[in-house]
Amino acid sequence: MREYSISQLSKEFHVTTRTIRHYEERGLVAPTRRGQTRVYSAADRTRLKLILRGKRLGLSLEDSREIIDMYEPGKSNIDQLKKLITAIQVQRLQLTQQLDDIGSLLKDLNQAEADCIDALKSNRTDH
Amino acid sequence: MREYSISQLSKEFHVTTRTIRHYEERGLVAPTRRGQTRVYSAADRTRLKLILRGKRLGLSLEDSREIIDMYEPGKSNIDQLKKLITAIQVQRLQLTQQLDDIGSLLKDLNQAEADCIDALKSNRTDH
DNA sequence: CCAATACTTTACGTTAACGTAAAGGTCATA
DNA sequence: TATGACCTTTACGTTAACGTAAAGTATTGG
Repeated sequence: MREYSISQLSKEFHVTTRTIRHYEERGLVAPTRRGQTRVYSAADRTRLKLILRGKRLGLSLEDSREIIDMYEPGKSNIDQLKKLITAIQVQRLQLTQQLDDIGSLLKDLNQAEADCIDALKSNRTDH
Repeated sequence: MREYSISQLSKEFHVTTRTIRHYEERGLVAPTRRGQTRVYSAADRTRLKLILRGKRLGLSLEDSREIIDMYEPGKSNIDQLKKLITAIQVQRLQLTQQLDDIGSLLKDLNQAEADCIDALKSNRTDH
């Protein structure tokens, strides 16, 4: 079982140590300690990865925390599970919406790029 | 050419009028005026749509402003165009990254949901 | 005519997600 | 032994994206 220091992870994920500590303050990770020093497990590292992926998708830290907590076992209360399934479905709706959005944007970008290139070409022959 | 009031648009897009005015403060839309009152054109409405799509994708207003400005004609300076093409490519990279992220997350969600349903089932038969 | 409704501007408040600075502990190595 | 290279906590600062409240204007139906 590998271990990581805070600066190792900060380098790997291109975030500051402050950012990682901030995630801990908000309850998204809870590394163990060796004395005072934080020691991150592979699981902690995975959580970080998930948080950052969430960020790229525009999720708040709170959203990410909830999603990540889904994967934690032991909380298998029935109501909890049902709530969870609903949350998952909501999340999935949002994501498919995002997929649509990305599709549209990519199309727009392609068009814009083509227009740019055209403009450059005619500009070159004109002059 | 249709026209829209601020409250019409705010209802259509489910945002407050304050939000729309905020976009104007930040230079993302510039409706004409009838007296003091804002009058939005179809083009203004489209810009709003683009802004909100950008928001869903986690873009800042500044990012959205830049992207939207890409589609404005007349700014066809060569350096500008080249800068634009680069910007478009950067944006495209980010989007494909997001696509990957969404794929992963959807997979995770499917798994989590399946796990939940399993848990519910065994919980029902166990007991 | 007046009360409701929709519009305006001005301006201070709020929240999330960190940034940044200060002050200090611990360990290796030159 | 002292100088980096790490680590720590505490705490105030900053930016984006609005929220919210106050105070005023304009139109319109009862």
